[in-house]
Amino acid sequence: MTKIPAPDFDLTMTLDSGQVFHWERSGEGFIGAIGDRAVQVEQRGDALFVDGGDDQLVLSYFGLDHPLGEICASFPNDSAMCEAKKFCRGLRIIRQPKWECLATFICSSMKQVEHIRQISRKLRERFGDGRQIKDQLVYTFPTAERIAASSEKELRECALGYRAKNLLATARQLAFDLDLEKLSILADADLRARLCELAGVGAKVANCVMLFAYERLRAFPIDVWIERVLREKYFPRARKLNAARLQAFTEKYFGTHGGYAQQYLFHHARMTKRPKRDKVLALNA
DNA sequence: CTCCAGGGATGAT
DNA sequence: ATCATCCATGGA
Repeated sequence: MTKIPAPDFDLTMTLDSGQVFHWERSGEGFIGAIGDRAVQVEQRGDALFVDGGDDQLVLSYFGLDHPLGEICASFPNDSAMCEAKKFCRGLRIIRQPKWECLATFICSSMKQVEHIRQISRKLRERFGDGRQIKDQLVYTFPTAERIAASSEKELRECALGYRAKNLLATARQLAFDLDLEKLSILADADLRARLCELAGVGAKVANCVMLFAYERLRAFPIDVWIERVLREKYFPRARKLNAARLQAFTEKYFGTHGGYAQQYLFHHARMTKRPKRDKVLALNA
């Protein structure tokens, strides 16, 4: 077990903020896969205690090198943003493996976070590789080649529905004639355009992949939650707000770390606007 | 039962 | 160029 300094970091909130969908609680910490490795990680105060992954990999994955103070200081100074910033202290953007992130968000279309977790688990258990970590079994995310070698029927059996065709088509693209790593050199607009050429990838999924896998901290994914926040907090009583106008506003208004701002607004909205089920049950008990 | 979910592709205006 | 509709699935 190694110890990694992790100031200004909240592991639980970061893993519960709808960026990654496969980590599971294990005792006081979590177990999951970082790329090809099974990892157990636990936070105690300002440090992470890690089994199974090398320090550099874990540090990079959890974005511990991001200058969080600087990033938060760059947020616009409005009330919605300040509330979210206070609520999300220690939330960081994770650096995910590119294909894993792309595939997961292709599967995220019209799905709630819990459903995405189920899909991720089924894909891993069926097509991934098992790894042992401290008496527990963790599955890696299947490679694009492995998914490309499967059938739409098999993918549908993982509860993908209409997303199966898209995932299969994109996996085949990557297995044969596209290297996601080589897109890293592209500027934001070109990278987004190339990602949007893939089946099942539109502006929203492309922005998620740019933010969570390509370190494009400016990318601002707009989903139903964020759209609600934008309409309520930034455009009360404005009609004629199409997706393009909203996107144009966010890019200018939230600036260089817009992706971080977006994640804070998203997580804050999701945790507060919807009453947590178990809290309601606790009140009724 | 009805409604909705980290949307995208397609065809109609 | 914008808008409406359909697409599967599962949980509340």
